[in-house]
Amino acid sequence: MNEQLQPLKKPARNGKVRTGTQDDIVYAHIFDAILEQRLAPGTKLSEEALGEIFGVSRTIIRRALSRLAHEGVVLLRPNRGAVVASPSVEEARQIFFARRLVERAITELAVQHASDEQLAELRQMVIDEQDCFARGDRGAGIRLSGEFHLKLAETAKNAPLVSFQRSLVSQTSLIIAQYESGNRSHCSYDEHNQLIDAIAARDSDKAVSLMMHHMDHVDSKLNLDEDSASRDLHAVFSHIVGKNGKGAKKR
Amino acid sequence: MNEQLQPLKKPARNGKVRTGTQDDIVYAHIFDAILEQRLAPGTKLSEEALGEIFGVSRTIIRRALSRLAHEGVVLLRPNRGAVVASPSVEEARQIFFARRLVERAITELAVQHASDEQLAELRQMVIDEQDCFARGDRGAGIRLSGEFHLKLAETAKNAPLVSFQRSLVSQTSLIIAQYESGNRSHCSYDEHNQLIDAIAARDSDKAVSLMMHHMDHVDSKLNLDEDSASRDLHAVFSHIVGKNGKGAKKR
DNA sequence: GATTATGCTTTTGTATACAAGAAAAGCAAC
DNA sequence: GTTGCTTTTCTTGTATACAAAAGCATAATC
Repeated sequence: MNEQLQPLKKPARNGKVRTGTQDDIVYAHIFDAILEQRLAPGTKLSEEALGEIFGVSRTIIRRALSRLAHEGVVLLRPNRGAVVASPSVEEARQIFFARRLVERAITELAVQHASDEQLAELRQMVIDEQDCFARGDRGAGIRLSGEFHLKLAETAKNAPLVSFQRSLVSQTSLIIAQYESGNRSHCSYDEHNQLIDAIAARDSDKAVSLMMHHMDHVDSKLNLDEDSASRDLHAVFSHIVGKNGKGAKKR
Repeated sequence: MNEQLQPLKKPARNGKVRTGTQDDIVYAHIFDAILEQRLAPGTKLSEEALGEIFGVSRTIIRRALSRLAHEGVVLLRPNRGAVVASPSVEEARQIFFARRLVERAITELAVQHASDEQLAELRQMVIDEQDCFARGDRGAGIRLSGEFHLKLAETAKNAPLVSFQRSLVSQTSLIIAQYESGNRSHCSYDEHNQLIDAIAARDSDKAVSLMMHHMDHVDSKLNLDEDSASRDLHAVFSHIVGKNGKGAKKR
């Protein structure tokens, strides 16, 4: 694990500098590393090691891990430490179900409440996102795509929904990073643009319809059906290590 | 602040003993105290004081407060400590909106997935709840009523929804404790029973309809319209302390 | 007399030391 | 050679000490 950060803080993000206190920084770095798959699912996150890397005490690391655990991208096992979460297919399904629910509500509220400035910001985010994929920075692209949905949630003016959406988006990003069939780049930014148009036109039905199709699209890009089963088994057996599995179906 | 607990642990709850580690205990006690209004909204929650009361270090208290903050029953102000949350009318509206959304989905899923054992457990919970109100233990009743909805959520077999529901229920309980017009006791347990019946009969439409009416009922018992404005002002002015407010109402 | 400046106290933020629990390694017995 | 147990080591859990920030009161000046 190289990429040692300078002893103290380094709050940069791709475009803009990210302000924040120490544990925000640590949180963000670990979060990004997970989404960009520099930290593979199942990787142990030792408090001491992370503390050394970031030049902070375990106290800070612990808080960051706790936050990450709450958002579901890290699994916190009592007395056993933290590992990068590896959502199972079933968990992924549950998350997608919840997301459809929330995205529908958010879209309807966005049509009612989104201001012109907010829509402009959203358009800018789509441009940034497009940029990332053009540059081939898949991890950042996935993250920005998630941030788009989070920003959209903010226009809905419902704090609990935003908070829930944050956790859903984080977990979705992790799932995408984990399960997406790597055949081609995202084209989601186009769908994002159409969505903004419908919201700007205050066309609720169309916006909701686009959003649902967008969800279908994201969903369909994942191998949650059969191929993933092997992944699942792998995840399961990666802990039990040396058990005998007659006829193990390695895809 | 009397009601000192014995130096170490005291994990009891009304009926059954509550198992758990130290910070679960602290969490639960503070949570209960808030719901039962032994801690009024806006009350400062000093880490050291709580640590002394519960006989644990600030580390534990801090974790418990962090959890409570995440569920929205405590407000964590950087460098200023924690206070008991006092949701504004607007926040209450947002929470109720989100709850309707989630409860509808949960009810539909419960009709599909709830097992007979789970339904039996739910019936038992309604009995316990009824008991509390019969005994005049309003705080415990509100809490049990919330736990009913949480248990119902668990039958939906969707972990993210359960987690969101937990936070929504906590906040709803706080709102009820704060805003409910105290004219009469809850009769919600009856509605809870009818709901279980509809779910047991696998009648989705009826179950959802009952749930929505139940939400309307809970909603209508609150003074979220005019009376609450004064409460709101109180909350607002409690922070600005020493500003010139002609006719400053210093209790 | 009011207002601002300044130090004093209280409370939170962070680091670290110590204790306890879990994984791992080594050893012994079968 | 394998299996079960013991000891060792490493990691997490908890408490506490210290640093920094905010609140409060006093005092000085306009």
